Amino acid sequence: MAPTTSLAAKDPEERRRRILAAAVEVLKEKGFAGARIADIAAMAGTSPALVVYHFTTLDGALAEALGSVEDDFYVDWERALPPRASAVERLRVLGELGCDTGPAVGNWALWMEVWVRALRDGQARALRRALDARWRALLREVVDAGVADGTFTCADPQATVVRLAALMDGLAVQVSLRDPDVPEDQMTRLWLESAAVELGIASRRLVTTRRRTTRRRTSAR
Amino acid sequence: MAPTTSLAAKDPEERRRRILAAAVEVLKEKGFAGARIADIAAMAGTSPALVVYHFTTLDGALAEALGSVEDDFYVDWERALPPRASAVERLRVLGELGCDTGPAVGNWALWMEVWVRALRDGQARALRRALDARWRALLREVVDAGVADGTFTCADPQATVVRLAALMDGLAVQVSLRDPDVPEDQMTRLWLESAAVELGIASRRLVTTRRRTTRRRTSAR
DNA sequence: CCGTATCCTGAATGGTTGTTCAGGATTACC
DNA sequence: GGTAATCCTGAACAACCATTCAGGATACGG
Repeated sequence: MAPTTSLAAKDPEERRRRILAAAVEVLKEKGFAGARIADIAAMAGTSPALVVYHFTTLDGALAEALGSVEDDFYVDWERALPPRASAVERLRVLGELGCDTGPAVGNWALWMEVWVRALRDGQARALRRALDARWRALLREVVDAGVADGTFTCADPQATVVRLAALMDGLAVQVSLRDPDVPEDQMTRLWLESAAVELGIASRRLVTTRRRTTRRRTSAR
Repeated sequence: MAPTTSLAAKDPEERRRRILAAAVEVLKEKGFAGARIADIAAMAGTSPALVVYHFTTLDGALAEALGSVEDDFYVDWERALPPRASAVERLRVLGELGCDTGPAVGNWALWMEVWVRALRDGQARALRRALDARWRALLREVVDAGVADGTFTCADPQATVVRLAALMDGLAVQVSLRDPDVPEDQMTRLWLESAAVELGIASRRLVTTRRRTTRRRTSAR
């Protein structure tokens, strides 16, 4: 719970951004239920009143924090997906991108929080809808490309995409909850194997056995 | 000769059970974050103080409520699974049992609440672990039986079971959140199709097209 | 410089809610 | 039928926290 930086930012804009980042951090650490104005202020190194000054309300701050997370996701996807690679390669990247559970109480945990909040809150539901739709569209694109050039075989792409997306959600739950049957480093393999079966290719073509040296991404999914 | 049940509502035991049931109901309606002692008392038709009298604390009441839900799950599984049916038939039953999302804000929503709580709370984590382990054991049993008698083909039963269980979790999220891409009545089909692929049988043997008129079960998963 | 708008803060304020408490009602047991 | 244990309740109590407020500091245009 250390403040992100002790250096005082004179620029109001910068200050606001820091509070927003602090809100995201608090959300990941304590969840919606446990997030307090005081926590955000402490994390950002300012007073609770300033949080309210900039966001008028706690819910407002949390909502905007979620929005910023959404943007980060998009940027991440954009950056990670090589546009001209083969369908197999892009599928592998999608798997690795989505299966990254992030550091400590990570991004997937935040995602789960959003699900539960979405049960009752319309805005959270909308956010999830948007991000999920975009994720599935990405997956669909890759599947269609692979089917078009003959590397994939898939009778019902719509169903396949839905299943693969849902499987990733489900696996993420197990990993986030430290399920001994689903160790973090197996998640990618499990998902890619399913993808291989769904798309009628040898899983050997997707699952690399090489030990991972990849840098951890800042955001998953 | 006054029967012990003559004063049902007055019987302390019965009263306690009602409060417990009310706690479960409130949990489903409002979630962990929104559950108040006053809500439980109102739902049970008593005073808040009585809730505390019986359970000493709100968290205690909610914890015991979860325990009772766990018991109900087990009873439900026991009742639904025909012990002497074929592996295919039992697999179908498992699919239908797990994919039942229950009425309104249903049982899967409660399950999702438990996941999020389990991120920080040890008891919730233990509960999930226990229920999940038992569910997977059930699935594993059926898979092994099918493999033994030659109806299923499965290279890695462990991985298959993990994937099928995770897929069910993931699909349940979509359905609980009313995702337009995953209508409730398609969940069972999607899951059974995946099971068919995983186990190397024709999905036609699992997925029945007959419209279901079956009575809704009281608990899913 | 000076005045004004913006930015920021510590100290109230007020509402919500878990929990305690003192005692009334009911039951169990002799 | 009387007494002690159990069950139950309304009315405080106290903690916690979002939000308000009055005013201090700071930037900024003129």
